[in-house]
Amino acid sequence: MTLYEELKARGLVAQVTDEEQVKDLIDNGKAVFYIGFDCTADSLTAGHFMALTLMKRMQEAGNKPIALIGGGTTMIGDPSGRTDMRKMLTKEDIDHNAACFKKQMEKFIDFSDGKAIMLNNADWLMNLNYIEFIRDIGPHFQVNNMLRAECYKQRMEKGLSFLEFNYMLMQSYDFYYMFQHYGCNLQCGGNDQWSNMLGGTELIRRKLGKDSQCLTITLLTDSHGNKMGKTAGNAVWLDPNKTSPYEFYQYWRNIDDADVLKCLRMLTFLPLEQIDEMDKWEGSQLNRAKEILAYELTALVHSNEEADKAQEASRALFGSGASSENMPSTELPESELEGGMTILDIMLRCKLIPSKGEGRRLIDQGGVAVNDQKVTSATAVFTAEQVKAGDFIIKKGKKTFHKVICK
RNA sequence: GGGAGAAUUCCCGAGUGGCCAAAGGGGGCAGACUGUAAAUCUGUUGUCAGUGACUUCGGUGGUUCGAAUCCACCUUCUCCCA
Repeated sequence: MTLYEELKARGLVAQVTDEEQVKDLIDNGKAVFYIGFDCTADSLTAGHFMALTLMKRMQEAGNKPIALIGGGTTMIGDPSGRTDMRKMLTKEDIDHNAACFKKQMEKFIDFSDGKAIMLNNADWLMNLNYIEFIRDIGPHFQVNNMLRAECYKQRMEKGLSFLEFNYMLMQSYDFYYMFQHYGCNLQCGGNDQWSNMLGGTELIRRKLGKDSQCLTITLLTDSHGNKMGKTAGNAVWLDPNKTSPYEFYQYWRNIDDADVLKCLRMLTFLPLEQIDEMDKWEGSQLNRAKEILAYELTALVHSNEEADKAQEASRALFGSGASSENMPSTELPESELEGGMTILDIMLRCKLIPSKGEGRRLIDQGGVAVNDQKVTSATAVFTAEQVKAGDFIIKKGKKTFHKVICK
């Protein structure tokens, strides 16, 4: 099976410019491809994960990845998929974020011996001269065509600033620049980037009379059509300090039945035959598939050890015997616990609840248990001795476990 | 540049002087049911304390016994005309 066939079979390919040429490039290791990353936060998210795996797959087949950090484009902000304008970031923020990205990417992609390179478009965008740029690049873009592009259409209702409108030109210029200076012949990205990406190939054709290709990957959405990789509006981060390996594991472990197979195909490196085998599983058997998915992804993003730990913790908590070794925990100094502390205060300290009111509600509704004993009163007090006597595990709802340690 | 209108709790959106911590929906959380799934049903959803107090309806002042509601100014946004 060739790489392109595999990508197709995994459902990763959404659109390509010229299928034959893209196939030829990537199957024969001739592609020098780039994926751009807007550095709006200080960590990559589960949403970027698919792009990272794509880079890895391509690199393993002998192609050369360019990870492009959008130091310059982030100064503008991509309006695609947005209904409002992005917050402007300062240059310092952007530099910091870019550095964080790089660290995380190195886990997936081999940057040694020039097998992959990382660039920052701030290097060429920041010094552009406005008049020169507009004269040089501007004539090749038709405003009426741009307005027809899906990503701008949505914004026509809410209003689109000229700043954001420029985004397509910047991104196109990136491709054009890297095509000339780094031999970059293929641009990859999420399907929402399609029109921006086409802008690049168009520019290269018009300016240089040469062909270049684009390949977009299917956006990972759940069965309701929502973007995946978010919980209650919060991103699932790849940085273990922002989303712990255990939480990361749980995110995938709790995925909808309908999405498991799709995720296995698109995100893991398991052989397709093995995944097809799982496709036959039904009902509660799918839980096994979810475990595999969660394990594989945690191992990829963090490490096998972390994945083992997360799996153990998860099994222990939801299974029978409770090993509390790897669950999230909070240490409370003995001095605080000395005279006894109410369950509300303890939970507050563990950040299990944002306010006491919410804690009361939770307890009223029977959503809190300590060592499997339901807490019935919000005024229940626990002492240092109780906390010290063996494990002290608070269970909030059905899925959140937290250990309190007295030191 | 001229004119019209809007800003409400996490989001959308009612509310035009006291009965408003503010309808309804969405989302969230919890409970039941289950398979750590989905769907469904129930409860809940400002803070602190529990017969109550406090903060909240873009901002600042004002009118009033009393304001999310009325007035003035400011800020931001949208729409129409150029």
